[in-house]
Amino acid sequence: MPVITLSRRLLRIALNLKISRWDKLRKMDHFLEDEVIGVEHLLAEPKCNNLGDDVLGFNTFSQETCCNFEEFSTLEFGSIKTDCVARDSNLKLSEKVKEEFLDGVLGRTGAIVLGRKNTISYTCEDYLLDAEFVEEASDLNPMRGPYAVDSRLESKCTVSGGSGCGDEISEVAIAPIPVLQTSSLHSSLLERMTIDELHEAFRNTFGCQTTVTDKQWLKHQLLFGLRNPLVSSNECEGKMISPTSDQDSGRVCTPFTGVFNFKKRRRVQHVKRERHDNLASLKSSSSEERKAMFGFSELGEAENRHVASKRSRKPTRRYIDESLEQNSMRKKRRCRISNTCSSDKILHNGSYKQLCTKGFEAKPFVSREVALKGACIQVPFGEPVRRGHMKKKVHESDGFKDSKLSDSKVDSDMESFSTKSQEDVSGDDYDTWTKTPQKGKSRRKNHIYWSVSEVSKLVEGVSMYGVGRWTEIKRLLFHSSANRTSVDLKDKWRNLLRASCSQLKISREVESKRKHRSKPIPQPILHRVMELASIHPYPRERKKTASVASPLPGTSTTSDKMFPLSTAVRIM
DNA sequence: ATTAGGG
DNA sequence: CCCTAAT
Repeated sequence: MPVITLSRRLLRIALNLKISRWDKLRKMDHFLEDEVIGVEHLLAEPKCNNLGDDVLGFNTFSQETCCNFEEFSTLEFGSIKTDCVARDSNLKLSEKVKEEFLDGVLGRTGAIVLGRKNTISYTCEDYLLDAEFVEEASDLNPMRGPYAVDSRLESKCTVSGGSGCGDEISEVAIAPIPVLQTSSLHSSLLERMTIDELHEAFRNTFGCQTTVTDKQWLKHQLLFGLRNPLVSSNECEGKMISPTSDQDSGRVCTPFTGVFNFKKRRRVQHVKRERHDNLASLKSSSSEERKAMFGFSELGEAENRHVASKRSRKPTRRYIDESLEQNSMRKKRRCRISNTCSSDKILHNGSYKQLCTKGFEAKPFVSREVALKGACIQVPFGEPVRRGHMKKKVHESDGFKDSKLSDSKVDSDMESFSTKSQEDVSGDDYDTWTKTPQKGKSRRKNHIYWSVSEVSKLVEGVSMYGVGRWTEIKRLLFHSSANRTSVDLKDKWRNLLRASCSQLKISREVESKRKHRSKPIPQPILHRVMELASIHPYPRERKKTASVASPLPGTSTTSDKMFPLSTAVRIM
């Protein structure tokens, strides 16, 4: 469905300019800029089409693109109110609805008779969704009836924006605007304004005075300067005259004071960082809903950029959905190309940093973009990780920087190992990265080699907490390691067990050869692993180790030196 | 959410 | 390491 985007600011201006009978118009305004369609274009076709009582085809529109309520607007036309619940500052209307809307609203000359309230919902960036706002919105929800709004005119229409500069709320209460010739265009309206009026409008709009006396310039600024949200967003909040007073009825002002006399109010940002519940609800939402919510893939490039910029702040539900989609796509692809699937997971882990510092290009982004069919949605890397461990990884990612630090500390603690292994690990890791061809070869995740210190830590943890308490070990000994989840610990322990078995055997046979350079796990550790394996029976692995477990505790003299068995046993 | 286990 | 099932 063809989608147009329409700045609500622009819409507001347009409405106010062309419609004289809208007594009150309360809208939120995020001052978004990218999606502005020119005023001229909006005002170009002043038709008086069938408006009917089904105002502007909102219902149809709502059914087409409705999703959650994000913003709430109350339009009052004469004594008839129309409530608009909007989800974003961007109107995304189908062409048909746009025609109806614009033509109807803008071209209307007579009184619009609204038989009922109408709810407008339009697709938007979902990340703006805030539970609190939803609550408020529902509180203000016009479902209560078309005339319920009046009592609420004093209440603030608020919206919580997820973006920093976008969370300003502009309340526009259109004071009784003198009836204007509906046919008169905005330019003529502006033309008729005096310099003082223009100045006031300018001040009210931009929050600052101007000494320019050029009417053309002022006109231009008022009309088109609004397209720049920053200008208006920066206006001081206290300067504005609150238009929401009840004296509105008796107030007479110029059209533009009415139009531009809006107060802005900043609202605390309540958006929560993690929206797993949203994700859950999203998952449970119907496909049509999702399609409606996220079906605006046909956005213009400008909007995409805008979206991207906003996304840098916080992962959106849309993004999450996309990631889910991509996940499924990846799974599908896995059937065909089994090796290219997990390339996009890599960047989420600690080694990505290493990768970057090593001078790699950010290939994961590329792959992601490609996977998104050129959507080029750049996300603050770090999310979304694959399911499950996502939150933890995010949480730990901040501590990643310290990992080296604390690891080195641990190393110093465990002085017995003279393994300054972290650097080696980096090098090894880098080697593994370089080895893997970026093309289709799938490296699993990071595949960060386990350093000896890490292994020792793991062994220590196992000795302290026993086999199977991976979470404990992770929390207490690997807390600083962004990678190394508890699952990793478990896997590593399993591998250690295996390695200890085989390698001990081999080393027993060929003690002097030491051809296993690639496996730098020192013998003491392996011995210790065997000890612990015998002490803490690993559920299934024990069967294997049990047979090999015979040669262990007594035979390890070196292990006693490195790992006093007493400590291990003591725990047990 | 953790763990065990197969791959 | 990844994935899944089981708990």
